[in-house]
Amino acid sequence: MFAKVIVDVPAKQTNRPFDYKIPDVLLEWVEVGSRVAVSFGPRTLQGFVVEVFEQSDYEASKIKSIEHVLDLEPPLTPELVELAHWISETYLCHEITALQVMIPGALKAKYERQLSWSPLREEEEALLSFPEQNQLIAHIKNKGSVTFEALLAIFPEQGPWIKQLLRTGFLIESQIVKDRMAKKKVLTIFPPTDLSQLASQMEQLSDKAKRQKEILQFLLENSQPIPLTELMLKLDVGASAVKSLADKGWVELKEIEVYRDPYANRSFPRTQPLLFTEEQQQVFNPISEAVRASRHQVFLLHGVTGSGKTEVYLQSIQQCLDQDKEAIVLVPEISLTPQMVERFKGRFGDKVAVLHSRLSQGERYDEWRKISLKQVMVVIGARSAVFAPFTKLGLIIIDEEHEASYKQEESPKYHARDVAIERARRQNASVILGSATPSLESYYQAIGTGIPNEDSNYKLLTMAERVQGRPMPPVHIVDMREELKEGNRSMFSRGLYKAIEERLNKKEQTVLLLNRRGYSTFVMCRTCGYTVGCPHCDISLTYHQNSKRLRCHYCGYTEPQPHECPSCKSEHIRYFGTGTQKVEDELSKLFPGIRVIRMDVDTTTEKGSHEKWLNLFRDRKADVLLGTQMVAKGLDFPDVTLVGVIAADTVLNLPDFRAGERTFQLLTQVAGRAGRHQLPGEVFIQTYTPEHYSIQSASQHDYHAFIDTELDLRHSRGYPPYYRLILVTLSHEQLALLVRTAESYVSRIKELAREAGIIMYTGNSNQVPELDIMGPVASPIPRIKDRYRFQCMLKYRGEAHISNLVRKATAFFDDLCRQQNLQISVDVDPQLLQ
DNA sequence: AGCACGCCGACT
DNA sequence: GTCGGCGTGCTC
Repeated sequence: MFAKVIVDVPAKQTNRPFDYKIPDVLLEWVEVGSRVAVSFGPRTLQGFVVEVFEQSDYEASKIKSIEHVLDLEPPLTPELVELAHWISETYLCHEITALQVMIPGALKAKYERQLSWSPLREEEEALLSFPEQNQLIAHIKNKGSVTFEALLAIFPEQGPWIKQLLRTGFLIESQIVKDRMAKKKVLTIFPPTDLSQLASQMEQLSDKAKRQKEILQFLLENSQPIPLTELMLKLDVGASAVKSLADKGWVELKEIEVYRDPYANRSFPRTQPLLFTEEQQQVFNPISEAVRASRHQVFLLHGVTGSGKTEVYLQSIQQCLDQDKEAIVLVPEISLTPQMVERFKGRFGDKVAVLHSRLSQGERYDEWRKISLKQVMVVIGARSAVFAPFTKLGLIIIDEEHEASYKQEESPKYHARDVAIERARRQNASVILGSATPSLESYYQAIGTGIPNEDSNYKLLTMAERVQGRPMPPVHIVDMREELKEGNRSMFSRGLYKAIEERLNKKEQTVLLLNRRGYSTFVMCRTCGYTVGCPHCDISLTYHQNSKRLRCHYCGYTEPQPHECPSCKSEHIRYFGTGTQKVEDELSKLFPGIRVIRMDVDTTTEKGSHEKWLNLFRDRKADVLLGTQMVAKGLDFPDVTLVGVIAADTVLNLPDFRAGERTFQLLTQVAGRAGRHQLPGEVFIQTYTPEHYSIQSASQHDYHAFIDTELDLRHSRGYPPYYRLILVTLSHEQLALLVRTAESYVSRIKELAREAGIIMYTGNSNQVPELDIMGPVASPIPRIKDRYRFQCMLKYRGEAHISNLVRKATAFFDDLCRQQNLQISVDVDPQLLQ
């Protein structure tokens, strides 16, 4: 038998399966989805088996054998292996990259090169008469095998000599593939199976052995195995007492594998299904019907904030479990809050695994293993949880489906929503896309006029009422130009100021949103107009108050705060633009004694800090929660009655055709945080463009008004959902070479399109164009980390043969990439246009 | 990605 | 005459 293996080399030339023989001893172990170690050229690599077959066409003498299998159970299912292939074709990435993203980081290969003394040339050893190297040889012989790095650490001078020994064959090099992570083991005490022995043994103990008696007594009463540390803590005994019992052979001391359970010390009160409202029942019925019939269907659940989508999810999952099928719930990373986890753990108990980026590598691996070993039926997690290795998938739920964070920005640049739909289609599973502000792509599909693609069938479900009929909070749009005219130069309008003051008096809480971290967004000299930029990126530096330094948000470069203009030496250097740090400062100046919690990337990097801040806020330890968009999502605090958006235009002014959509979504989401419980809420949106349709429709909670305008705009400008996009970004250190290459890249694509007979946009043609190529132009951020960036955008209708053009064109420049260190990055269905 | 093989400049 | 530069091609 043979296996086709995708090896762990993400390169164009190795992006295909290689044939290996399956040795007889491994026949039962090698399956599609197995992770194996194979010899590839001069080294040993990890690879994934994508096919098992009888006869290989490859020259028999050249076929090597699989060295070993790395897991007891294949980490991937055949279905996931196929899905990886689909991802590599759809998003134009190497197949190995798609396979790797499906397994937890703990299983990523770590390669170790081991050196050992060759037994083959023993008799020739006498010829080696270099006394100064005897120590080194003795060390290797003594250890058996050592890594090259470890050897160099002890004998730093002898690198060339080691090489010499390798070349002459006295040393042999072997490469081993290791996992990054070991399973966690805990020393555990096992009482004997026959407990009656313990009683008699207790008699034998001398009175001095009080501790040992206590332990035996405890084991008699609780006949379960117990971790050593736990026992020591419970009985306040030392390890020595246990040790002597083990030495006598009365109890057994063994290391057993345990799961790192991040929720170990928490209990989740079990909840029962709530009674549905009429609306909830109405949307639930078709979902339930599809799940029971194992029919693939995509439900777009458009429900206003607070309409009770989560309860619909929970009962749909229950429906799924009743059919003995599994369910995946995807939520955006930042709304994967303890509150969210609590609701799912509360309903389904230990049938739930949780995957999010704040878990340690080990914890994540253990949660993943619970899925793999079928110990759970439900997974809730961020983007990559879409790859949970389930085999009886019945339902995938994507909450806040419009969120841009479902798009992975590194290769493979997949969109979890689209992967979920594809996976569900192959498995006859259903999908629920839930949102208060559905993406235009999904909405367009759901109203039945979408780009015809495969046979996915969407159904629109609507929930327009908040549960218990709570009204949507009134939204005040504040025109900041008027404030300025009236002489208010502060960052708070008079309305918002008064509203905050009122909340402080009434002891209610406020959420403030500003989509910019740092203190000031740019630093400019008032004398000469010089702006301080990053020396490695074409972007202005942001001032950070606590470190008193300027920082680049793209490459992390920092420099000390300037006191004079670096260009003209004037002292009139000023800080412009407002970031969250500055708002925090300003709040404490305006409202002495105010308690503010600031949440942005700078305050939430530490593990568990996100949770910590939210708990503090929930426990009323602060009056104001101030943050970037992470405060807009999914929070539900009863005492929040005021929401303020400091500057609604920050997103609106981004050079992105989705700016209007993002603004509408952000404003609607954050407005939904106010007045979710008994107390009525109120929202202030500060803006310099109050007339903008995104802001207007958000303030009226009117999704349809927004989407009608936006769809028209997208149609006239040729953007999604009417056209699909592929963004190609080329980068290089030298601008001139980059410009030339980018231009020749675009010509190459045009040439390929002509050859394929694809109708291109020409401006005066009366044929409907299938493809339009824009650019090359400099990227919105023209330089990052000392590399210049140019991009071109392909807009197209219909199907994916366009991605073939890109594949071919990119392959054409492959040599240049290798020789000149040119980088070409392809983003299919991009969410960010930088 | 690595690594070897292979063809042209500055050195014992 | 060699040592070594990195261009080209291969890895089952």
